[in-house]
Amino acid sequence: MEKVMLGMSGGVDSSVAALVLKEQGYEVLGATLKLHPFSAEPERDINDAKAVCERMEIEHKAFDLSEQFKKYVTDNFINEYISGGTPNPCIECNKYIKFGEMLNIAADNGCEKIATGHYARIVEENGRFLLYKAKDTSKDQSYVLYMLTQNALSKTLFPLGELTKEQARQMAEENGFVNANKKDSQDICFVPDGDYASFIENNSSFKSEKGRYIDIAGNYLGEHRGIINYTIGQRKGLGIALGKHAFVISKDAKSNEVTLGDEEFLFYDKVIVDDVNFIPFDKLEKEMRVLAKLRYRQKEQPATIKPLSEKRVLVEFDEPQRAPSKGQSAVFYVGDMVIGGGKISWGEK
RNA sequence: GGCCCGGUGGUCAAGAGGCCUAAGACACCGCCCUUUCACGGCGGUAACACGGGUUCGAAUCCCGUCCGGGUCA
Repeated sequence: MEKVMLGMSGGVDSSVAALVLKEQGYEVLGATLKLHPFSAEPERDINDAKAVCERMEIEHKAFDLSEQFKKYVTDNFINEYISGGTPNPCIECNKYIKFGEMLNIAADNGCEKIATGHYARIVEENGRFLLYKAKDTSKDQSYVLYMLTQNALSKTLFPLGELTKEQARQMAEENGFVNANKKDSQDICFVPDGDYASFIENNSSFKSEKGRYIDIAGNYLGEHRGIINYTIGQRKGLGIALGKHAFVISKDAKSNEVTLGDEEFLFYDKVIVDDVNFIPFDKLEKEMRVLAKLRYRQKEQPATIKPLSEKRVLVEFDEPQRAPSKGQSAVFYVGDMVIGGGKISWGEK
């Protein structure tokens, strides 16, 4: 019987994933990763995962990856914000932790494969492993998985890829899982109170300093709370009343200035993406028509991607896109298939 | 000090005796959405500087106090 290490957060999804794997005949090892000491209810998640495993009579183990998590996720998160970008820590976590370190741990524990509760699908085709959106496109999480390598994809299972969230919840209830009605996770997992600016100050030597809000022309508008509190396109929380909606148009880490203006200034035609990873092929040889997303919840937009170098791509959108932000990820699709993606580094109007 | 303006919610700002148990915008707060940050949707809190008058009735008129700004020797 093939043995699989399933990453179990303590939430409904990964619990149901255990159920599906077991039904499919796998021997499951439930693994709860301790990633950081900042959980709101540190004991609860691991206990929930344990309870589910006990109920299904599968093995459960906890692993401490907090050192690696700090190195690959938290520190990068802090540095990106300090340098004026807008990081997506889930991307690093998937790349280095869930589909990096966990693969190693799995091997150490006699598991040929790993699994997670992500809503996405992997299909093998002519020896290549392809990543597709989940059947339930409303819950699809393929955006946060674009960085998976062939090695990772070949050893990964997404048991929920064919299920809807409704079905998953129902299965959890039918099987009496303690977490059947647990709220979906949200916010940054290591910043449960949502105050990531304080997190940055408490976990680095960086001191957030107040600075100037300016308009497009450079005129002083008011005082901001520190550049790390803002991201491109943001409207809420600016704390400044201009009589009309104001948006963060840009931010400058050097001068510590945040530029505010009308929404129209947020739209860009072209975006440069670095650290790209492609899934159906190793390298983009020539330009390609795709659908691209610049943020997790954005609807895909038609665009052409052009190779600039091995790890760098130019994305030209058919229609200008709102608020591309350095540090966020651009992900490319053809239909339901993930072509790849990378980190936004620059945009042009 | 004299004279002149002006003081409405967090900000800007309607209002010029009953239609005001005070508009709107922006901000703010909450909820929803969401494995990132955001966007977005829905809802909510909140004011007539103070004290006297006049009047059937005052945010709106009068007087005084306090506080801003201007101006004059």
